[in-house]
Amino acid sequence: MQAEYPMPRARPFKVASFLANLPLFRELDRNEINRIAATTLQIEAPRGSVLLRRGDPCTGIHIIIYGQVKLSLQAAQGDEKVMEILGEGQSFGEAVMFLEKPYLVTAEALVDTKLLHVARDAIFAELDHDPELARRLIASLSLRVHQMVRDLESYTLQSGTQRVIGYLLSLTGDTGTGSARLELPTRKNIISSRLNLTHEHFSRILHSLDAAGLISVHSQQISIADVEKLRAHNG
Amino acid sequence: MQAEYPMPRARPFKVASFLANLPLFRELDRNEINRIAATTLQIEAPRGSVLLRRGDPCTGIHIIIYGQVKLSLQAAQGDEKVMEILGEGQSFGEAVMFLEKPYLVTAEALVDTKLLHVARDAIFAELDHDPELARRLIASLSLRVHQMVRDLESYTLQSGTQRVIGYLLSLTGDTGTGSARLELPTRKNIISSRLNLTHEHFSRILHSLDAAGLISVHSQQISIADVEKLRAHNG
DNA sequence: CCGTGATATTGATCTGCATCAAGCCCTTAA
DNA sequence: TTAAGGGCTTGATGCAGATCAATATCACGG
Repeated sequence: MQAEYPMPRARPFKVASFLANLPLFRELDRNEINRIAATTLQIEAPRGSVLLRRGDPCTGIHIIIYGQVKLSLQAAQGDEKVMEILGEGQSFGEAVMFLEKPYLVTAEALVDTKLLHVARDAIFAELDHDPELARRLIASLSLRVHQMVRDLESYTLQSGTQRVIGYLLSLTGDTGTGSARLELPTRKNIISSRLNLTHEHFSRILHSLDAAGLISVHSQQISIADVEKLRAHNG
Repeated sequence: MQAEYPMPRARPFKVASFLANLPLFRELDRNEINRIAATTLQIEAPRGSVLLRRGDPCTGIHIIIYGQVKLSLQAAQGDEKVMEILGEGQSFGEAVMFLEKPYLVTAEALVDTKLLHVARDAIFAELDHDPELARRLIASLSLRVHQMVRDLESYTLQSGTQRVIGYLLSLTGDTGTGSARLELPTRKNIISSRLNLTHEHFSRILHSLDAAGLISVHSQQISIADVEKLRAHNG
């Protein structure tokens, strides 16, 4: 079924300036931004609410103003596979919007979240006469393809431990040597599903890396003693 | 204007008309097609030759005129994971071309193959003043994202047997009931890797489906007794 | 016609990860 | 303060699919 949107509290000025700072819309001129902003809805999604489900038609793209959203695939008996954990400034729904196909994923707010919904029609209208917007869309879709290839690679030819290490390193920004400190973006069972592991297995991996002296775990806080050594670790 | 081509057997008229019939370029006018065709290279790739490797820079997109190309990810000790098996009229490289990043995949001709290489610059140039081309590119990237989500879904929440069944059904075009007959597009060990299975396991699955009376296998030829029953089969 | 090397099948065994089952440790709310 | 429930850890056991190994089968050049 469709998510029910609360009444949008119209604040066009804020919407327009938020949109104007997104990578997707950054190069648009004032008029274009205003036209797009005019059709934009603000959505309040309390923690745990479902924004959309597999099978729903796509009416536009969603952009997170603040909060956190989980995109997941639903399996037979209630269990799920988390595809992506999205945060502030990130968007979803671009690909399905252009295909006129229903969503494959379910989107759920992991914490109280506020989003914008930019209507399909508004984007299609601007697309006709703005090659820059087209390029931005192409770039964003290309990036998504690229990231999915990398994900696929890690699922198919890395072990669970390697995926966890890769994920921890990606949270540090993947740069640098020496030590690092990071915080898991959400509950461990969400992250384990994102990494295609059971939460039990994820827990064991974290503890074995801890036992090996490579990291130390305190609830959501993880510190990496030696980034290089962790990156080199196999098994 | 369409005089110099590196390949001795260049036949520009054919290139232009081939391009004009691809989904990506179908709506372009004569001049656009000719400008693009002018920068296009024809490539002969004998069976087994590698077109590009992970790490190579991307200079444009490749389109298969005839033949078959395998896109794969390379693992540590020589083993690989086949991502895609492409045939006539299909293309690859769009996403990386827009990202200015090196390829993640390796492309190898599975049989003697002929391709076109359309230069980056030619596409970028047309993009600026042709919103229709932009839309086509967006649609093609969106489709790729969509397909990758479906693949990811099958890898993460289906069993090997279910993946094989899904693959066989997809080869029939997924339509209809009753019986069907199909031919595997290439060697079984390539297909098994595409389905994320060892060739041993793939062989066993095929034979267990055969033993269950759902299909019969003769080398590359497979016939499905009852499409409905196969689709319903689990385990 | 045979030999050599890819491709396939089949069997035996192994293992990474899942599943099932407690118990623990935090919250949040009464 | 306690109770209750969600998240996390830890242990015991199970299984889908990988790995290793031994033939078969086929394609092709000489």
